[in-house]
Amino acid sequence: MYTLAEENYLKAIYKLSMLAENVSTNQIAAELATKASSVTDMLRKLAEKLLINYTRYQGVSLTQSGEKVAINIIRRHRLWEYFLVEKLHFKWDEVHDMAEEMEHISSTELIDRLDEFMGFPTRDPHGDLIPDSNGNFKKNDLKPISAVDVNTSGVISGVRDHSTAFLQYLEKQCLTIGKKITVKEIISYDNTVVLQMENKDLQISREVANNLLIAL
Amino acid sequence: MYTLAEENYLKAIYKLSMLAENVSTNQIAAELATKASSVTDMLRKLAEKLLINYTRYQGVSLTQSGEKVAINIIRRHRLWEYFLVEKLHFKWDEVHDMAEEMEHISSTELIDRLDEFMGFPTRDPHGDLIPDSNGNFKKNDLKPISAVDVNTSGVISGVRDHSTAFLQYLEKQCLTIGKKITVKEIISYDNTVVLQMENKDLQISREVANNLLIAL
DNA sequence: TTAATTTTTTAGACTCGTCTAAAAATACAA
DNA sequence: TTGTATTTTTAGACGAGTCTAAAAAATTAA
Ligand SMILES: [Mn+2]
Ligand SMILES: [Mn+2]
Ligand SMILES: [Mn+2]
Ligand SMILES: [Mn+2]
Repeated sequence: MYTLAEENYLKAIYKLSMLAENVSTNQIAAELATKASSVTDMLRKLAEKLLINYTRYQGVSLTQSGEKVAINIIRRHRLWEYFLVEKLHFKWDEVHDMAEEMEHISSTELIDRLDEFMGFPTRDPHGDLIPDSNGNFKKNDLKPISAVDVNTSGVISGVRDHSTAFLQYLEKQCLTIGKKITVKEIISYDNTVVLQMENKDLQISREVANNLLIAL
Repeated sequence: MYTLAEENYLKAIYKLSMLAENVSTNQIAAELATKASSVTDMLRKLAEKLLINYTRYQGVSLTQSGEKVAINIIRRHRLWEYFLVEKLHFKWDEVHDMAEEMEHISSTELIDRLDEFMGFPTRDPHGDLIPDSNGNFKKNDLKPISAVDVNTSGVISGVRDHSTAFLQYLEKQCLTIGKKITVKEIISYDNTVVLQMENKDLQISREVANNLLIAL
């Protein structure tokens, strides 16, 4: 239906749309590690196919049909990640790159059967919500630790950075999904956050606190 | 490692090598539904990369490293077909096209874990042998029904034609893998084969007999 | 063994997705 | 508000993979 490149652009635009209504050429170029000129070329094609709203120099947003395609790719990505962790016993920091390839397998029948085979999971190994086969999709209610007040408690439920380095760091600190934590203090000098965990206290940087999500 | 196109060419050459030592440009073009001129272009690239032995006008054969790549693709294809049938409950005539896409997922770690997850199956849903992770690969001992003598008995164990139409026909006639049959007669007029099955006799055409394999 | 036919290769062009370099539009600052 | 910096687009090129049309080589037939 859509080419590999088109799918990757739509997914990138969808992701960047979480942060701001309109997405800029440079943002997309950074996200896909390509050049702004390449992005402009692709934007014309996607606009032509009515997948994005695009006016020169004004940035882009997904149309309804573009969003539908993007959500579908995300569904596939997250279901494959779940499969890799739950069935093939990969670790949560190992699955992203494989899922980047697998998400482009086109059969919807396949992905629906996979969903059923795994018992219709609702979240992927990183805590991200998995859209259902109609593209329905609860909005995430999670907050970055950096956004909560001192003395707030919650359960670690997701991450914003999916890089191997970050996930391995979290694993090492036992900051994995399901762990209960309390924000004890925010050191004003550099915004280091002091967490109270079950059996220890732990300091994390502003950077880490920004990328680690909790359910209150 | 290799592009989609390169992998498909190597696989096609491997398949055609079963029939004859050297594979011709036109054979490859037919197999891949492309044009002879496109094939020639690709053959130069594959020869450049030492994946095939190629001299102009002489046809091609796989080098050892080309064969290794091809066998690996076949391993991936057959394991995914097994997964689709055994775990996701697709029918044997539904899985080929999906596997054509999935076979290009590159991670060997993934495919080895998938293999383990399924208990190291030795044959795919069509009776074809699945190479192990080292590319080791028993040669198929099966014979087309058209090649055995009258009064020979055997067990249906594989097919040569993987098309949906053929597989659905077999299903309908109960000519599925594991069924015991005896060749009762070959009608000389048009080489129709009369089979004795468990509870009935059945006539199949030369064409069908050619594409249906039995273990003696 | 020459001529006709078939197969294979070459020549040149096209699409897709990418790049660099330069021009145009926009945003920001003095 | 006028000039500078940044962002975005255009222009032109390239590699991968494909195509058509024509030339060259090999095969088959006369
Ligand atoms: Mn991921
Ligand atoms: Mn994920
Ligand atoms: Mn198949
Ligand atoms: Mn098969």
